[in-house]
Amino acid sequence: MISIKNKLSEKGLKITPQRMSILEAIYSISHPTADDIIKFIRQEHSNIATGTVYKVLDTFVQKGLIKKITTDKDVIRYDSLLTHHHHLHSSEDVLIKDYIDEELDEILNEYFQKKKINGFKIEEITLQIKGKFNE
Amino acid sequence: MISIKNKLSEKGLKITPQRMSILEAIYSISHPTADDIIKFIRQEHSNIATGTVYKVLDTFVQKGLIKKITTDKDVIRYDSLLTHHHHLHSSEDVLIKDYIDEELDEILNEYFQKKKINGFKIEEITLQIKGKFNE
DNA sequence: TCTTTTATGAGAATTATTCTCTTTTAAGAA
DNA sequence: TTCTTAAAAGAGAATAATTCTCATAAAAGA
Ligand SMILES: [Mn+2]
Ligand SMILES: [Mn+2]
Ligand SMILES: [Zn+2]
Ligand SMILES: [Zn+2]
Repeated sequence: MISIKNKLSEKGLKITPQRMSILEAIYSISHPTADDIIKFIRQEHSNIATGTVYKVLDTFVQKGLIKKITTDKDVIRYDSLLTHHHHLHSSEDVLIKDYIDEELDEILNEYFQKKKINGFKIEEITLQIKGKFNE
Repeated sequence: MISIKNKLSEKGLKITPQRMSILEAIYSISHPTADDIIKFIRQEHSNIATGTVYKVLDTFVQKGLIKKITTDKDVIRYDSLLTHHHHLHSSEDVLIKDYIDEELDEILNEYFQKKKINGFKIEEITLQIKGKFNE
C-alpha cells in the first residue's frame, strides 16, 4: 500500500520489501512477537532472515513507527497503536488487549501535575491492567 | 535468619540452603534478574545451579513470596515488595524504583468502581511510569 | 534412624536475540 | 537509463535467558 511506503519515507527510511512486509505484519497481528511476525511473513511471501526482522523492528521503534510492550514473559511484543493507551493483560493466558481511556488519562495528568515525584521527571504513564476476560 | 525460614514454612515450602540464599538475595538486591541473584549467591556462598535458581524463583512467585516485574528488555526481574505499588522506569538506563502512592490507588479504585471495563474483571493495576531520574 | 517425597545439580536443549561478515539493493547522481 | 555507494538484507554463528531431563542428595515426618 502507498500508506505503508509513506510511513517509511516519512521517517527517512529506505523502502524495502522486507520493511514493508514487517510493517504490514505488525498492522495485521495484535501485539506480535518477532517470531509471530516472521511466521506471518513466511506464510505467503518469501523467506526473510530473522536478523533482518529484529533489526528492522529496532529501527521502527527508534523512529517511532511502533512501540515495544512488556509482558511477564521473556519475549518482547510490539504495538502498532501509537496513540497513548494502556493494556489489559489476561492473568490466565497470553492475551493482551488495548485499553484506551482519555478520561482516565486526564485524571492521571491532573494528579501528577500536582503531585510531583521528587527527583523524577515523568515522560509517560502506562497502566498494566491484569485480570480475567469473561468468555 | 529465623524470618526467612518462617517465610518458607508459612508457604509450606521445605527449608533448603538454596531457597534461603535466594530469598536473602532478593531482599538484598533491588529488582534483580535471575542472573543478579546467581552472582550474588556465588560471591560469598557455595555454588548453585542456575536451574535451581529459576525453579525456586518460579516456586516463590507461585506461592506469592515474590512478584515478577516486566521491563522492556527480554529479561525478567523479581520484586520482594509485596504490598501494592508501582514502578518508576528510567528511560535512559535500566534503573527501576518502587513508587508507593496510596492516594493514587484510591483514585484508581474509585474510578474503576464506576467505570467498568466490559468483558473484563480487573485483578490488579500497575503503573509503569517512564521518565528521567535527575542527577 | 528410616522412608518417602521433593529439591538440587550437571549439563544438554530450547528459545530469543544479537552479531559478523558477505552480498544485494534502493535511490540519488550522472 | 546506467552508475555509484551507502545502507540493508541474508546466512549462520554466537550469545543470553530460560527450561528440561534425569541421576543424586537431602529435608522432614514417621
Ligand atoms: Mn535473550
Ligand atoms: Mn528465552
Ligand atoms: Zn496496544
Ligand atoms: Zn517494586
